[in-house]
Amino acid sequence: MHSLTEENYLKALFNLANEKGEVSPNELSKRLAIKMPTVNSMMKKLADKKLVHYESYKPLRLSEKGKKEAGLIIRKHRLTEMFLVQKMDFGWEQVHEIAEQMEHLHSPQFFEKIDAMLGYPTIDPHGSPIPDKTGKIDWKHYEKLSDCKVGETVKLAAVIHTTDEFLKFLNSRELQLGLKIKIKSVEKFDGSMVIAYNKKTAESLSHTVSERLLVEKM
Amino acid sequence: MHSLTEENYLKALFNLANEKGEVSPNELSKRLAIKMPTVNSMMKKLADKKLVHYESYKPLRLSEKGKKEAGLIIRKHRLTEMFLVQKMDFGWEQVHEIAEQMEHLHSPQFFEKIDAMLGYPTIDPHGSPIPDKTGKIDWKHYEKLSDCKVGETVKLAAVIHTTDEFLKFLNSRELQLGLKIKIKSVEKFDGSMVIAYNKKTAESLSHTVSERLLVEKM
DNA sequence: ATATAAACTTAGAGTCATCTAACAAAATTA
DNA sequence: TAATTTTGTTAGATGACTCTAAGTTTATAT
Repeated sequence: MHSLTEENYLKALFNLANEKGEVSPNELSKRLAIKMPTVNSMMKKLADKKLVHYESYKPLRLSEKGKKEAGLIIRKHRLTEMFLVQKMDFGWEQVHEIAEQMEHLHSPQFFEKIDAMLGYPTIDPHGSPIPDKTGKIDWKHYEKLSDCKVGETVKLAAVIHTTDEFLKFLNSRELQLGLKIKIKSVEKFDGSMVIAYNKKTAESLSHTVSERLLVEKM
Repeated sequence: MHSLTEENYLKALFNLANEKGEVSPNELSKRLAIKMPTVNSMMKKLADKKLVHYESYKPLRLSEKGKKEAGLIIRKHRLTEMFLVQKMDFGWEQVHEIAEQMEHLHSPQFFEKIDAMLGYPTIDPHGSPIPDKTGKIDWKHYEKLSDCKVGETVKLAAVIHTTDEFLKFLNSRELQLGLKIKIKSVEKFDGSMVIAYNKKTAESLSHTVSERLLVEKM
């Protein structure tokens, strides 16, 4: 069994790899707010445990075993988030903190029960895929809204880099998953977009926002 | 904020004090399965934090602050147990392990939500009182079934020293909280009892069992 | 291509929670 | 009450995880 600390390293490695491809010790250090030498020695420890492939001055890579462990932790995190939103009536901006703690619970029965109560969901409240029981993720390749063209109609499928502020901003604009969005225009200068949805006919979104919204073409 | 380790010491002190009155380092050591010198130094640390009154060769006592902290942890434990039984359909023998982990979650909102969903319960699934938001317990003084006399009719109110085996045994005899029990006879020799409840007219209980069942007179 | 900056590693130290070994006090028993 | 056992304390070591300081390698910029 892995310590809470090790679990956090694995999860951070997994998430960084999915966001950026390769993971450097430096990025991992920043993500975890832990100094580089500490990260370094932990990488050697995880390498001893065959969870990480480590070579000096090379990017870090999770082993298959490491990916599975990390995937299972993220599975617990995302199942928990879904449970909190669907069964306990929390807002999608409230659940991350709690799930961050609950993902470390060791109780297969608990998470199986949650999974069943939710009807075996495949995405969490932010649209992120929930890894299966083997830790594998089904990577639907959504597009960024910022990559879509004027005139297209798309469905909001997921939200990435979800901070509390960002989610509250989305709430304030009534931007929810499943929403049908039409792209009215794109400003060349700064990449901002004007879109229509619900009863709104001309809402403006900055590029910073539109590249964090993942959509499905309709 | 206290470490997980400190929380476990506080909880153990609180429970032992309620079970036996005074708490010796030796008992605490056994309860936590941690060697005496370790317990000893932790007591000094908790004393520095004003959570425990510590004097060499004297029994250990929680300070008011320590009692409150401990009560709040036990509150989280018991609320969680109730939630697992009532809202997630776990058996009363399954919930201890999970609650043991969830009691360390730091999320007031989470436990307030649970509390509300349960309708602000005052007892957990085993009949133990749930401390209030200030950590205080309302000590109803139930009687042990083993202290009752032949002919009395009582209501099963709580179960103490609840191990997995014991709870499964109670399940197998259909002994549930709220049950009306009539005492038919008591065997002087070993203190065993014959009782009637539900459709059973002559079930025998050993003293070991009857002193772990708390009842209310009717 | 060399100098500088950034990233990475190594070495050594500190804290927390644990242990064992040895000693001291209190309780028990003869 | 004296001897023995049990309980409690002190001292010192260990492992996990963190840090800072200093040195090394790779990347960047002149």
